Amino acid sequence: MTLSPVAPVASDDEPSPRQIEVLEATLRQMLTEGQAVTMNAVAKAASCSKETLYKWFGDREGLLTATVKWKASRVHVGAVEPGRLDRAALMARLEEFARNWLTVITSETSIALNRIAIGEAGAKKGHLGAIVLENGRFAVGARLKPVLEAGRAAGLIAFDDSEEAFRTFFGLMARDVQIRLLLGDALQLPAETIQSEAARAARQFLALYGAQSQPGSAG
Amino acid sequence: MTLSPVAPVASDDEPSPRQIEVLEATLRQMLTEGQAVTMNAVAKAASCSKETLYKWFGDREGLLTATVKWKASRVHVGAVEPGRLDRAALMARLEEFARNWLTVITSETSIALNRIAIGEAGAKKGHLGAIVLENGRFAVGARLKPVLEAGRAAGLIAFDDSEEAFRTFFGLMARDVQIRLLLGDALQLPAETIQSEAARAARQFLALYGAQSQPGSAG
DNA sequence: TCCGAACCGTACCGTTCGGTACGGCGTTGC
DNA sequence: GCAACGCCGTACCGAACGGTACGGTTCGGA
Repeated sequence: MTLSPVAPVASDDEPSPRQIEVLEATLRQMLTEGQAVTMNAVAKAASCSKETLYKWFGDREGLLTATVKWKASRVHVGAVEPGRLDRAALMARLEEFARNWLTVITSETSIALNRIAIGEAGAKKGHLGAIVLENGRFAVGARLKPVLEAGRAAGLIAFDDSEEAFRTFFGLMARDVQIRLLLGDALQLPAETIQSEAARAARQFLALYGAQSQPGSAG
Repeated sequence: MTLSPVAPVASDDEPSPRQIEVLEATLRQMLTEGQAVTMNAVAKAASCSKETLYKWFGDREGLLTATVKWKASRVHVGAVEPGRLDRAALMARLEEFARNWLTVITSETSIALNRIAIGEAGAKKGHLGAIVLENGRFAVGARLKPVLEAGRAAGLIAFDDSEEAFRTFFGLMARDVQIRLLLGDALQLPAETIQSEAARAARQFLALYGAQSQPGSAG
């Protein structure tokens, strides 16, 4: 029988538990198979019929989009509310942010999602890239900016544009890590390394933007 | 007739002029079609037969590899020999490096090549990622290190590990630009912006590693 | 002038994969 | 009990694509 055409879940609804199982299976396929995620493989892995996949997600693009959306929306770099800040507290906040972000971008899941989104951006088909950016780069920016501005309000750091300041912090955090991982470099970042990298990024950022040293226009 | 099996050009030989035409056509396909580079499309665009493609490059993988190799090997961030350095000269060198690198990573060609290499890394098939890394990230690192070390020898900057210092400079140069472009963000970097970004990166690097300010262990 | 090598254009083959159709089964509501 | 529904499993279709075969053309060398 032909299943009735229902609005696919890809748009905005919360996926049902069963649908989440399917999304999880899709994500597992992404991790193991890369972009070679076939509908047959997902159906078999999720123990559901292809017809159900098409009913729920419209087409392959919809399934991928729903998976990325669902997973990316759960990529949270723990929010830290500014609170009362001294230099040590600000440093600790920055360090925690950097640690979380490095943990995210070095995870298998993040790498796979970014690869698929980049591949799709290359085929100029969809908007996966925008979704990943929105939930990654821009989400973390939006979360860190209040911290930066609180630090400025407390007279600890100085800058004109919090967006610009964040972008520099972004560069100090990630450096060449993300691009190397995406390109398949066997870069290992154990927890201790992530910790020391996070500390370095925070230290360097404060060295650049600390109110005592160069003025904000240095950035 | 069956063409005799000849060692494909993909290995190490210099491609012939005609072969370069084919590689150029392949690159054009990469720019316009993304990963959807089909052998038929390349053959038609290059006005050659598929049989010739297979004879010269073995298979699709070989054609892509040859194209990436050929193009990536021409991505040169102009080498600058250190010479005698004062602080202004060092700053100028760093700025030039950053300007060149930003120009490279914002180019359509670089974006397309990186996307294809990342896609291939996701499919864990080949070694395009390694080639791109070798001719991009690592090549520029190898070229900049002598400059950094000359700056250290001249007492202008201080660091323990030139690799680490370069990675920080790398982060200050690219920040979030490359990942945003790869993910399809419509980021525009006109020449003036690249210039000011390069100057900022050089200034910040010197602020971090300048011998007058924090010691090298800050990085 | 003849021969052979290189190459072009095209037809062809086998496979893969997105997408659809259909039969069957379990559950729910009347 | 039974009809309607949602879903699973599988078979199927058509298109696209990687790779091969083959005839025809050009060109250089003997």
